Amino acid sequence: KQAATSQLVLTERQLDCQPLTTPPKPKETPPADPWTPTSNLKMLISAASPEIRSREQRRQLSDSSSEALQTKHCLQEHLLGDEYEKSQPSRKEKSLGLLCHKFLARYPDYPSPSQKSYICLDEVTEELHVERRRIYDIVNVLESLHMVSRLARNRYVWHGRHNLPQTLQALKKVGEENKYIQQIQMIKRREYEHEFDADGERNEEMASSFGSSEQSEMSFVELPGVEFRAASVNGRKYKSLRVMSQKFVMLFLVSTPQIVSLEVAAKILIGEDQLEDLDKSKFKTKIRRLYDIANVLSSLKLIKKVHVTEERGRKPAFKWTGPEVLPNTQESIPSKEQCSKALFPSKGKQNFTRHSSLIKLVKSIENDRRKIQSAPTSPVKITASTYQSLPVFPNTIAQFPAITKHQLEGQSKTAEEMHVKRALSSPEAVPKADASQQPALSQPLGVCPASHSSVSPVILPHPQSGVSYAICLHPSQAHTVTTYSPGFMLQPLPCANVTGMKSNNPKVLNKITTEEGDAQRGPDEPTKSLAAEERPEMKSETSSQRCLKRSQALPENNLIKRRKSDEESLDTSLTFFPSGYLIPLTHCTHGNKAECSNKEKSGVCSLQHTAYSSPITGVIPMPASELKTVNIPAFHITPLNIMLSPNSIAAAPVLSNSCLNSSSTTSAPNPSSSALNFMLQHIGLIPAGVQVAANPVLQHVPVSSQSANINHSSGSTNVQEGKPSVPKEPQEPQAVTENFFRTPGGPNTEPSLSANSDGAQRTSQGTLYIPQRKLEVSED
DNA sequence: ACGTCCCGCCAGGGG
DNA sequence: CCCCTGGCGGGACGT
Repeated sequence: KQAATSQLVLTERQLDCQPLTTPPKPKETPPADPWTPTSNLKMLISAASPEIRSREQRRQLSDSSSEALQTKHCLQEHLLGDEYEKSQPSRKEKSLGLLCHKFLARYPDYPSPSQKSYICLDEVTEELHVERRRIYDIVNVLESLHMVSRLARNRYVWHGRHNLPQTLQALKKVGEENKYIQQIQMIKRREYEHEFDADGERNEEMASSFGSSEQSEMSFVELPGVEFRAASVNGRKYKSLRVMSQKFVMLFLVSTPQIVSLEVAAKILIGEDQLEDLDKSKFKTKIRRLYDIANVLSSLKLIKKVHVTEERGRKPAFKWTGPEVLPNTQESIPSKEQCSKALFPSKGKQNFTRHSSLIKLVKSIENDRRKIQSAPTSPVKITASTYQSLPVFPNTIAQFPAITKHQLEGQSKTAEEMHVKRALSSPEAVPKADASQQPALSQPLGVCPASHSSVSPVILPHPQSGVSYAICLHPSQAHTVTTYSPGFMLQPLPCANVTGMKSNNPKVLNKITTEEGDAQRGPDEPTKSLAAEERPEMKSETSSQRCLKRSQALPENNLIKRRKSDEESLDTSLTFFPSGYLIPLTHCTHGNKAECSNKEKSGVCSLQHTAYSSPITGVIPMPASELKTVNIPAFHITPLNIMLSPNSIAAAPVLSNSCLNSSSTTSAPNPSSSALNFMLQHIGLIPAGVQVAANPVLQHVPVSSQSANINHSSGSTNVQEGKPSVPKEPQEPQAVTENFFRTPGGPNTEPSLSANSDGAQRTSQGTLYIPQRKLEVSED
């Protein structure tokens, strides 16, 4: 064991030494030494563990601990004499997880909004004694959770866990929309089959696998005030880890026993990116990344490692130990007082809204609308499944206007912009009555015409949580290269024109829709839930409504000027959205001191609401550089519960004028709204049957889902917590059947008829029989 | 032998 | 052009 002594320092970074090999660890730790660096480290760490440390102390503690560590090392060295300093004890001490702990220890879980803490990579790497590369790993996943956001090179802002609830909620939502549950089922089924023999029919599986996988991705879920900064930087490819991280988390949030095996996760993630088959190496790499992610998630205590034992053997897996994500309800939303920083702060310079192209857009849209009015636009129910079944996404659908980069760039903003804004957000524009009478979720919904760009953002309200977000599509996986046209949302095409649409049997679609659970019911169904849900919604939304009104009453100018104070770093406003992002809008950010701390009435809130009502909200500026072709990952944009209120529509710049006058009535959607509906549905942005109407009430009753107890399962999946002794979570049965077939909506949804309880399960494709298997999950 | 995953090369791209 | 970012995967370490 001690052998290595000879090599050392020199060996360390010798180029001639096989560069491709991991440097052997200089082990010099005296085996017999009672005191081991490891143990010491562990103690320190445990001391600094999140559970124990309190916010304030945290910082100091960590510092002290790290220092102590240093000291120890020095000490050790001295004691050991001229031993090599790199006594770096075993690999474990260098683990990402540990490093992450140290990293996290430096910042409070819930930093006070007033004082932002910034993260300087250089400092961190230095203080933590790590290679920069490692920090990126950590930061990237933290970013995916919106716990940090990048400001600039070497610079990040620490948000702590404030955003976690919203993030998780959004992720869960997206996860549901992505039908991860089905995908998981599919994968498992595939495995099962695979068991029988060599990969016989595997291929067909893939193909038939309701397109579940592939094609969806590269979308990142974002929260409004949080990260735009990075957007410019991360315009594209360099998103992998972050996106992976989010998806990984989604898997947990969506699956019923919240346990996800690495294998499955890897497959899903791979599948999504490319339906390439199980490329061995690719799979391996994916797994590796997953470990990285898992390590930091573990450090965050969001998951913990467990083992799933199946027939096949033990498979590494992770169990969600983070907060339960409530399907909806207002709780998750930060207190009303905490108004988010304005989405579109002062720095309006590159404000997309200002762009003259917008105006053009509006005009053209109106024209189009006119043209379309006569066209048959009755909403056709289209669900994600529909799309998934479609081999190719119809080009026709998405045609956005091309706003050339050139256009985006230089232009005079100002008067024009102001006009637009006013027009869009002024009280007149939005019927007051509506605003006040439909307090519930009126999230702004804006469809951003994205030109040829790679990003086709769409801002969507999150029905349940009130968290709305936008989706930016990423071009990378576009099969069909499509182009957006300004009329995208507003100009529905006749059904006939839509490729493949007719081929689908409406009934089937409906059926599927129902099964989807969650948001996909027909319009008629939600009724009952409404009552239950309405109240809470109202409550939660009230303040915002107020603010909204207020803001509407206020001159826009103020909004824009106000917090110029926050450094530019706050200039989240117009930063470009990265491609492939999902951006929740409702979310309230903290961090802006002045903002609306506790005084709702101060009117400060109005600022925030600007975001809601501001025309800009719906528009996402695109970096010229990203202007490319747009692809619409149909699968990815699965149905979302989208409720639009007239206000919302009004808020969307693009939709503005044309929609304003018409959309006030809930009952009968006018041409424009129907058109909008059509488009949304068609694209899969909203579930079939859901109408983008003024009535925000179409919500589903939030049901607190206690995942655990679902023993009803049939199988013999066995989940074993490693620590057998103490069943920490009483509600969690030791043995839980892996519920492969849960309906997405979970408790939230009426169980589909055949979905639970027996072996016969339906997938969106039809009925599938999925054999049950025994699983055993054990903690490490 | 296998699960875990550190290490660091190196491409890309921002400044 | 430099250097920050971060994809990527060999192969070391742990068990």
